[in-house]
Amino acid sequence: MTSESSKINSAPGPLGFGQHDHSACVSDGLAAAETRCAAEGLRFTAVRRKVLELLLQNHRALGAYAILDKLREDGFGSQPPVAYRALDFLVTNGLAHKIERLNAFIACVHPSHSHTPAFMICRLCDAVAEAQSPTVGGVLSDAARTTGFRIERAVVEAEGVCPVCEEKTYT
Amino acid sequence: MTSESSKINSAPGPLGFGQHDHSACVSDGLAAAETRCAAEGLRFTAVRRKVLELLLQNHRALGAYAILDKLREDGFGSQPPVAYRALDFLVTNGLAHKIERLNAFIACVHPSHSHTPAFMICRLCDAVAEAQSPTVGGVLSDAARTTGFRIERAVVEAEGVCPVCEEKTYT
DNA sequence: GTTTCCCATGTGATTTTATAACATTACAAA
DNA sequence: TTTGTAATGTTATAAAATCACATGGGAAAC
Repeated sequence: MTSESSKINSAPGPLGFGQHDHSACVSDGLAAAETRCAAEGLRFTAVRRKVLELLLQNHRALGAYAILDKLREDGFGSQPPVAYRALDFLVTNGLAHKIERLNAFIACVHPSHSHTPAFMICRLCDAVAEAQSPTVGGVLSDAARTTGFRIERAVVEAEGVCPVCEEKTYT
Repeated sequence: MTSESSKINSAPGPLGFGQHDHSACVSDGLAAAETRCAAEGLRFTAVRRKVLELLLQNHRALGAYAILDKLREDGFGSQPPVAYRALDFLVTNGLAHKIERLNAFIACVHPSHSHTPAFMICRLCDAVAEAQSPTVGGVLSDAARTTGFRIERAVVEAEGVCPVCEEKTYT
């Protein structure tokens, strides 16, 4: 609603480290998840929906306990398993990813197809961008084949400095 | 209490999932570290040496507390910071890696040159093999360049089933 | 050779992250 | 409606990591 053109500077957080029209992210993301779950017979329950919404709103990695706090405020259960179970559902079904480096979670940018996610994590502000890593899987497959290892999933986590923080450093 | 409990703790374990002459690993690894530290003016102290030795002996990811248990047995300090500090030193100086997926640490297979490590982690037995990932860095660099992100280091963690466990599954 | 400083180590306490175990509730299908 | 299964809620605890501060040891300055 109020799709007042480009509220581009409200700083909801980075997606690909660039400013973007954030207003549609949440609703689009939720709608996509809804569709996916319906199609696959998954139960997109209230808690799960709420957690995904929180992740989409933030566009950055959130810790389980940060999420739990918000859930509590909204009248959901207030104990860790509540958050962890919802997160587990989202991760298992490709709607979110866990950033191991941060022990935190982030909504998937393109949940529609399975992929090997690659993250760029800013060590200064903890912003996270998800990149496509089309060939990484291939490269790894080669290594795996020679050793007889069967890869089921893989993640790439790169640590460095995002453009925003880089800018700040020099000004 | 002090656990011999963890499954991560037993057996010499795999390197590249294959059998190999394990006897030289520890001494060679320690010698290499010794040389490196001397060359760079780093202090390769008793605790640090011991921790690297433990990692080399096991050839698999060890948790900080498993390491701490062994340190205690050997008369070193018995509080978590003792282990974490030594591990931090080893990781910072490229002598070991942290496997984020497992919250555990493993000796680096080729500490001589900087690299983007790629790990294959067996979800059944927690064995870990370190692969070379020469091109992964390149692939990521492309993605990074387009977004203006400056990568300082990156890791690849693949989860799956190692040949040994694969074998067991079918027999 | 002693002093000085810095780095490393030792220790207790605490914080943060995650799971175990079990009771209760909601839901869909028989 | 019954029944089985999946999801939720809650208590408790485990596992991983860090904080804060005291102590010690070695290299270099004096």
